[in-house]
Amino acid sequence: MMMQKDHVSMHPPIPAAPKYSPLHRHDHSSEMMRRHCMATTTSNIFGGLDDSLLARAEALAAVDAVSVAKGAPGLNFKNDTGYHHHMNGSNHHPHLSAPTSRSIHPGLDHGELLGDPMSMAISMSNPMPFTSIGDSITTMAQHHQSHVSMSGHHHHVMAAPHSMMTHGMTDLDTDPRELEAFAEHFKQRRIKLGVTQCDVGSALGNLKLPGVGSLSQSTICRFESLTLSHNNMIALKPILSAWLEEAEKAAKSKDKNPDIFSNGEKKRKRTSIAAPEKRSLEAYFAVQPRPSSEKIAAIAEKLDLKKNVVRVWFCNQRQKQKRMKFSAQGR
DNA sequence: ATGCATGAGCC
DNA sequence: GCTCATGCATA
Repeated sequence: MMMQKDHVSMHPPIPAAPKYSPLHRHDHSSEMMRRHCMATTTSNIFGGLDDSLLARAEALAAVDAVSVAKGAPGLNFKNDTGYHHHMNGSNHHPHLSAPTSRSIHPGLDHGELLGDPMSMAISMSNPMPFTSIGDSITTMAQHHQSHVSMSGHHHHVMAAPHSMMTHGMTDLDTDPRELEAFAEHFKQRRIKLGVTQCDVGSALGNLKLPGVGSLSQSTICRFESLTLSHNNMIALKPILSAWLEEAEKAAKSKDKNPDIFSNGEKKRKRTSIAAPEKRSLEAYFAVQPRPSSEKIAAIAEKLDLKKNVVRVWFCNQRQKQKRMKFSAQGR
């Protein structure tokens, strides 16, 4: 039954791609160097990739790899144990994606996203101990074309490069400590305002900020929990900060609560890698975070997973390592 | 809250 | 094919 996706099985459901300007994605060259290979035995192990060696790597999973690869912050990082099925083959529908969950904001203004008026009362005061944003966001978005999207497709908010320092943003804005403080503040205010992460994501599209579109609940959640890359955090901060200002403002004057959610679409299935396989992957990752295509293929076969699933797993694992909470930048 | 995935841009 | 931002689906 054909193992679908060979990298691109799903085509963009929406034709009109927002596309963002050719802005530099910040030089990650140094970051890449930052991560050294801890595998001296790598070549040996993966050179032959024979059973004994693989077994050895897998054995390591029980100890080393696990601690290396796991990540969730103060949260529980359940390894999907007990969720063993591999639905690798027949999932994924060429479906569509977005017009659904995001369609909750036809043309609403602020206020509409704010939950109950009661909780809003307590939201008045906002000392705003965090560095300015109102203008820095504009500057950033316009001068650096830091695009955050449009709905429907991929929206990337690029972290403003160095030049941002000359536009009102100080190095304080990029300070992990400051980001953490803001993230926490943001979350607290959001909750007090009775707004969900999903609401915030949708609301961003109504802010009419140049190049700023909606974001998903996932992203808002990750921002609040600092599980985004440092650069991503920096890029989103001014945007979310701007939203928060609007929300606080709106909370004082209006109060509405229309909730028009309607849906009916095809759902795609999510591949789930069983715990045993995951352990092996973690073991491999510990010795070689960037296996070659050949290695990936070998590992995939060994674990009876589709090659692409393994490749993506490694990609995601690498990204995971770079997230704020896990990279020394956190504090 | 987080795992697996897509897609743009880059090499 | 990778990185990076981001999202859908699901635990």
